This record gives sequence, C-alpha cells and structure tokens, in this order.
Amino acid sequence: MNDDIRKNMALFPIGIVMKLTDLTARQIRYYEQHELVMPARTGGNQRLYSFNDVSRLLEIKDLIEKGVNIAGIKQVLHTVSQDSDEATVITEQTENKRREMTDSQLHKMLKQQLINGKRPGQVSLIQGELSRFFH
DNA sequence: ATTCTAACA
DNA sequence: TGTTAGGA
Repeated sequence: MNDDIRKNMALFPIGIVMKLTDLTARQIRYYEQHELVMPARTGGNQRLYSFNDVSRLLEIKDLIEKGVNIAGIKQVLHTVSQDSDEATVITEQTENKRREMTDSQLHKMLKQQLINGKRPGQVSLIQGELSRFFH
C-alpha cells in the first residue's frame, strides 16, 4: 500500500516527537547514535521524524521500561528495515513475521540469561534490577 | 522560540 | 540520563 510512503514521510521535529513518545530529546538523540532510529534532516540539520520513526521510538521506550538495554533492543528491532516503498512491501511483511518470532525469542533469551547467568564473551541484554522481576 | 553538538561541579 | 554552553 502506498500508505507506507506516508508513514515514512519526514514530518515532525524532535519537539513534537518528545510529546508523542514521552521521551526526552537526550534519549531520542541517544537512540539515534546507536542506530535504533535514523530520522531525516532538514537543510538546517534539524531532525525530521516520520510516523514509522515514532512507532519505532515507542517500541524502544517499551523495551527500555522492561529493562532491555541497547544491545537487546537492537536484536529485537534489527530485522525491521528502516523504510519501505512499494517494492519493499512484500519483504517487510516477511520481516514482520520475523519480528514477532524475535519478540518471543527475546523472552527465552532473557530468561536464559537470568537463569544461566552471563557466560564469557556474551553481552548482557538486560540491565538494572528490573531483570529480577522478569521471571 | 527550537534544535544541534559536545561535554561534565 | 540530566543539564548546560554556545551557535545556527
């Protein structure tokens, strides 16, 4: 659906995104540094977010609240392609299914880490004490 | 009035 | 993450 071009159209500045997501500008920019979102820029170097960017940030916010760190969030959202034109629609539908799988896999990974404890060479996907309430 | 980058009593 | 300086 050509609806995706609208969802990917750069529309709002960071100020509006802050109200839409209840995230601070600091957090929004920080997530961008970690490539969790890459908004468009205006001629004046100002960020412009699309509907897709906003929903992405909402997903990120949700995971952060659940105690998942950047590394973990990347694994959950990495399969989601940044944009999608008509040629990418089919691919995206496939990836959406993969995303759902990844989501359930996340719980297994979290539980696995909580039970088996971190083993050498493996990066922790959880952070803080919230992880203790995750069983 | 808003947003941007860089940096930390 | 918060906050602030200094500039666009």
